[in-house]
Amino acid sequence: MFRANMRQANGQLRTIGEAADAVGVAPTTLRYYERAGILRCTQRSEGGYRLYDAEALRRLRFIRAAQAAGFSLDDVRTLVELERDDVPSCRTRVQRLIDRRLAEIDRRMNDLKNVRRTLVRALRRCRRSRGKCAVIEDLSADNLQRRRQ
Amino acid sequence: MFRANMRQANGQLRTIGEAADAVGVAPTTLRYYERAGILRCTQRSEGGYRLYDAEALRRLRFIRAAQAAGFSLDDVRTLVELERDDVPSCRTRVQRLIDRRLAEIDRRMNDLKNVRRTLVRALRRCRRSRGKCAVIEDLSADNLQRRRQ
DNA sequence: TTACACCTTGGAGCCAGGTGTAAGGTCAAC
DNA sequence: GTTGACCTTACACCTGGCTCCAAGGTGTAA
Repeated sequence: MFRANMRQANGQLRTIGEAADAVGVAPTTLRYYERAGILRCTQRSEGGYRLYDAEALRRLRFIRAAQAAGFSLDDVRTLVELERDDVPSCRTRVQRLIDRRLAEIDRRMNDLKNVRRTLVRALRRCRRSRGKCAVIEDLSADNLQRRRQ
Repeated sequence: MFRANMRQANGQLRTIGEAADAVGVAPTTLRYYERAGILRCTQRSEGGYRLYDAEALRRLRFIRAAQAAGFSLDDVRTLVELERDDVPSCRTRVQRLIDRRLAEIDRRMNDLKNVRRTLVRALRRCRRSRGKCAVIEDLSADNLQRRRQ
């Protein structure tokens, strides 16, 4: 077993590479999260290696899940802090964050729908057209929403 | 009339600022497009000012519309070239670009739908819960799609 | 005790699509 | 002929979320 001694000596601790592997991210990402103030390691080995316990791994998984839900790392930092500190106002603040994300998602989906309609129409015209390409005018029409990334 | 002489002397030409205003972008953006090989000005004034005619403006509007439809500037460059050169294979290539965009859009909308479901559920639990915040486990659950921006 | 995978740090680089800045030139109007 | 808005160039910088690099230290197995 690789690094068995260190683990035995420290209970269920993992080095940065092992922690990263367990969650499917790169070790560099963990260092980045630390620098960004989002996730610290549980402790350091004598030689200075970062060591992560199960709780840290759970938190890391949470971070990835929150990112997957579209939260920025800024939001994620807030969520992590709320969770860690068991803040009483948690619910209100979390709800506000979620509400904002939902509004953003709805806006994006709307935009995508509009864009999709435009593209489908363009494609249909493109297929029907003989000779010249008819896509350009269609795309140039003013019926597009402003892009919001 | 500002810059009337230059315009009269040159027909319906606009300086970079006027062109930018007409389409609602920053002048710097036009310079950027030029550097990126996407849109050249029609000609230069004696003093070296960029001048844009109506056709260039139309093209600029097209570029913005295509961006709004989610095409990258790389794709936009291709589209602009196809349009300008009246390429015979236009339809095939444009169709391929559009198909790709549509697939991407569908993927994104799917992701967003999943994320939305997760958030709505989290919010519901958050509202129901007394005391501790219940959002974290919900977000930590493994039922999230990988994020694709 | 050597091999070698893995870790450390600080700092730079990457992506797209621009934005900002400095130093200087041009245009039209008064 | 002077004002002042607008333009030119080259180059650096911004955002977010990493990713890479170099130079060197650590941990474990053979």
